[in-house]
Amino acid sequence: MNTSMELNQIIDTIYPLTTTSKNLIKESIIETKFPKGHILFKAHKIETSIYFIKKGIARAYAYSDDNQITFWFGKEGDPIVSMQSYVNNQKGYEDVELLEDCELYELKTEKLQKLFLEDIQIANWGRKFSELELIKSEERLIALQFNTATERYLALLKNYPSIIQRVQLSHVASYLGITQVSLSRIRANIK
Amino acid sequence: MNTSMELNQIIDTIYPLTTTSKNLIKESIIETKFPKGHILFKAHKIETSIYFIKKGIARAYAYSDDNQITFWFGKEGDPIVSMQSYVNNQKGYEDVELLEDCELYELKTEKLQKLFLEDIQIANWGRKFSELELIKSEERLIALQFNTATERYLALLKNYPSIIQRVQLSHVASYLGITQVSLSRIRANIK
DNA sequence: TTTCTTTTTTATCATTTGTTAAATAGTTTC
DNA sequence: GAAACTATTTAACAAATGATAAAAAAGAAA
Repeated sequence: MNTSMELNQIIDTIYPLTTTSKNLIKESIIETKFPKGHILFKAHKIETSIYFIKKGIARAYAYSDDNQITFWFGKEGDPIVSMQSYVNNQKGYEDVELLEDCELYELKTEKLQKLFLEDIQIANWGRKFSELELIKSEERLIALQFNTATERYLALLKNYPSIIQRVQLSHVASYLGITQVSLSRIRANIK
Repeated sequence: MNTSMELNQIIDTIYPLTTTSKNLIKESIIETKFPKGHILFKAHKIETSIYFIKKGIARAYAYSDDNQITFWFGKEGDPIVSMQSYVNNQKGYEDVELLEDCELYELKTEKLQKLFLEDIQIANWGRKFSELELIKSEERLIALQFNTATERYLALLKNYPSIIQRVQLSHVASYLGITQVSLSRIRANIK
């Protein structure tokens, strides 16, 4: 269960590359491990790496007044990126916390940016990477705007059952855009 | 007021290109005009072009039961893209309607895809294009999840006053994720 | 096990938003 | 300008969600 995700598969799933180009990316990647609870990204800081999750799960959250609101979950195979840092080299507004002991692939943004300018295949790999993230972001946006909280919960249950099994409901609630009390009520009404 | 946006500026704002690469893009672009009310994109259809707005505004909407929900507005300088078509060559779920008489720059997706594979600068331009769209999408997502309807209305008023001046409030309401009646109440409470 | 701590649920009441219908305001057409 | 049509606001009540507090359940530590 929750099998780990190999680097080759992660890279190829985004955009298939020739061996040469793939090796250029792989040479820039190192494996790291962090324990549950580790804060991988700090808000109001320019992050210099992006990661891919080999094993484990993580969440991104920001503060609204005093309470944390989770707006992203990542699991095996997913990228962890502070978009403001990655795209604009600016400070992000989110913390990223590891919710389990994690094994990660780390890639320095600066190295990747250099590869983008040198290798057209890698430039297209980077293009595809953002396009796929964009599709995911749009889907979440539509779900938030079109569906009720109950519908969003049921969709999460169906599409990402592992999240609900592995993550605190308080995080799930804020991810769904509701309070934990409201999520409890929804869960009670469904059974 | 609402001055038109020139092609050079639109292209350069995304990612500065050499004259040669820019000309390759420009050679693939044609100008078109459509009247107010024209449906530029049809839902459940693979779109073969992307557009940039030279002059005018547009909205993207989809149906939830019987009612249209607007989830995107575009104005001078903005791109009009059916992401599912552009990224995955699949059918989209949205209609795009022109809300004013519009002048558009049209770019065939197929031509652009070819350029991505031939010109590394254009590949990086395409990468940057998606990255910038991704940042916008994330910002909207955060706004929907973190802010109340009133806050979202005030933010729209501040950041995109032209939208509220030029667009029906029923479209603005669904864009904000609320009913038109609710938006009316919010407007009444603010004054 | 027992205790302590954290997470989740339940209960109560306040606030916000939805729904439906009617009234008002604004546009267009003749 | 009057009539017809469309867009926006207001009103009244229903439903959903928020806030706070307390109880119950689940997990972690001694």
